[in-house]
Amino acid sequence: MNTGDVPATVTLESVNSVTFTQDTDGNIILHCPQNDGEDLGSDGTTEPVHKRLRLSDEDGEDPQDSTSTEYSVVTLPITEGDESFEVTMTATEMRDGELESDDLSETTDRDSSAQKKGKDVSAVSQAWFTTKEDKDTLVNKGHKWKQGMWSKEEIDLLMNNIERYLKNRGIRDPAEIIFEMSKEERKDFYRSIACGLNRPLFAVYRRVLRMYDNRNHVGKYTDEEINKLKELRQKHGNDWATIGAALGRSASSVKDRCRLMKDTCNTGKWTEEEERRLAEVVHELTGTEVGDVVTQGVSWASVAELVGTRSEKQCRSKWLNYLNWKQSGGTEWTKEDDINLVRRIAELDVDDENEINWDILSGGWSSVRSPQWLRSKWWTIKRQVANHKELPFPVLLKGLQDVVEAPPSAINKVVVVGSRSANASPSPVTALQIPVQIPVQITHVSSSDGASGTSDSETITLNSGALQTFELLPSFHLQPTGTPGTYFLQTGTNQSLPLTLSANPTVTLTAAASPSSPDQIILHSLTTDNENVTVQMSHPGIIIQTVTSEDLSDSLGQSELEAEQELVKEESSENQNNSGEDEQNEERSKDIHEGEKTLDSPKAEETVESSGMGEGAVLMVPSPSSFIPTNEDISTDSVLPLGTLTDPILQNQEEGSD
DNA sequence: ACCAAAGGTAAGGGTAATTCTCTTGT
DNA sequence: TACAAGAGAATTACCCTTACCTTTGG
Repeated sequence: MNTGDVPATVTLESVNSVTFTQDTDGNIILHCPQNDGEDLGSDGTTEPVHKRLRLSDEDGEDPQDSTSTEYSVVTLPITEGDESFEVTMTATEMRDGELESDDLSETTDRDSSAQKKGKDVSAVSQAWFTTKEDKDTLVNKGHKWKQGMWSKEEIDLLMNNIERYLKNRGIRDPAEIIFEMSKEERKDFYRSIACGLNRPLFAVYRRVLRMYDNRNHVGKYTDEEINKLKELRQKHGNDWATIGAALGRSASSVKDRCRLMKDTCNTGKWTEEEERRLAEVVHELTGTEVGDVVTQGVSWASVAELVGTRSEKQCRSKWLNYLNWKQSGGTEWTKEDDINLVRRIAELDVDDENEINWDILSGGWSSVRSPQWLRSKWWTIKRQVANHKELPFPVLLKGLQDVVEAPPSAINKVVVVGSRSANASPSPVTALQIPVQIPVQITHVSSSDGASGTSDSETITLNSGALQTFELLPSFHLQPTGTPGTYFLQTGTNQSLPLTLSANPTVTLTAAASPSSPDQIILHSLTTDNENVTVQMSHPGIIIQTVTSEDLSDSLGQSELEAEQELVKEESSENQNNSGEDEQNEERSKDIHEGEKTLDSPKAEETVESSGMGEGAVLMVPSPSSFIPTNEDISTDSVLPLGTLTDPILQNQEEGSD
């Protein structure tokens, strides 16, 4: 995050009434009345009245330990002469009597100071602990012990901790510490970065190793690799480190891959004989009888050994997802069960999905094949929501209740909170949207271009006045196409979309993919004399815009919208399509991993200058979060760094889901 | 030599996502 | 009969915990 070079901490004065909203990344957006921005725009533009705040909850998991909360607000100037700025808000929980301001960005030696103060340093995160007893002892003492999959918040915190550690020591690459330094040199590394995480050190250690091991996340094994792996296995046995090194894979990766290949393994459909043998073996090893529900305490390695023709994974999967249920007289799963599942989960009234006890939930439910299976069923339901990953659990759950309980005809249509468009075509994607506002600024620069996009056509109906739905797009750039006023919208995922800019008297950005593509994007903005600035992003059924304008529906003239729609159509026909799906996907997953690994991502708020944008409009998007690097085939010089917008929906669609 | 802590490995249970295959509808 | 779409089964890359081993430093 961009909290590094903060010159000073300032106090936020409230300006009349301010409103906070929170986006899906946990960033807080501050909205305040536009009454103090009169002389801000030197080039005749209006400063957006939204400031992005990052709420960094340092000890959020343990609120009972603190007695008060203090928020400090930090402003981050972006560039000289540019009035827009980013605001970083750090929430610091204070203990009794502690009034010392602890600004996250002003770290001198925060790691140690945090430790001295006893802040963030739970007993759990500061010891290696490897036994169950250790865990039980600490849990009994009231310590929090987190385990299971790491949440996004935890990963963010970990990354922040690492970044801070690096900054304090002037180290660029965490891999230096992890893989090159001696134990002595990195002495306090793991302790420091474990601060605030209620996980034992070894868990943090594992996680970090995996994250920065570039032999991890290599992807699917090729046939060649498999063959080589078999050879190496013969030669080196279970020396995974050696095998991995020879193969350019991590030790755990080759170990895991070997688990899947057994010389005697069958693939495909199970024969009746195999099923019979599996059941026999499971019951024998667990001391149970046919008809008993057995979902736990099975040694699958032993089972596989005895079954002979299947791997442990295959055995486990077959048993938990089918055979046990079949044998114990289970019934078929129905649509009503879908509804029931969502309902029952809602009744649990938990804040976090991890708190769901699937064993209990699946108890006495004849159509549930196993707790594990039920969980995967939940996943299937959940994934009907395109942006489920971005939604807070309660919101997702509420939305799912609506979706699941809706009449069949309503399903498979776009489900959008704050939706638009009476005539938007139904999409196969069910997308739940929570209203999120993002600060998007269009700075109107004098233009020599004539206005474009004037004609008539279909009508887009906007929801009147009320807050529209906001989504964040993947990081993107404007790339000049050679045609004056036309740019490519270049996303971080090798997606080029033609973009037309015109700036007089309004700014209109229009982008569209091929007519048939569901990825059609309309980027539309209208600005009139220092007044309202609106960026409107229309992905099927999705609108992105700032909420500067209170009278949105009034200011957006019908004709302008119509014109835009027409433009999109026209451009669509001459649209180019780039690389194939697979290639894109590969690139994408690479990006995702890069994003996870790269700490010092380019700052979003670089100055926008020259590079073909001298005329037209400048789109600026202050954003603190991860910046996905562009593709090599785009010259960086000609690319305008506009900032990072990540659109969960777009991402989901790009990922090819649903 | 001993001990404790830190660092590291192997095994194995598990998750999340993709790919394959079968079924159903047109 | 051919095809498409959807659902469910199978597969797999990766994740996490546990138990145990090794190294290091006092």
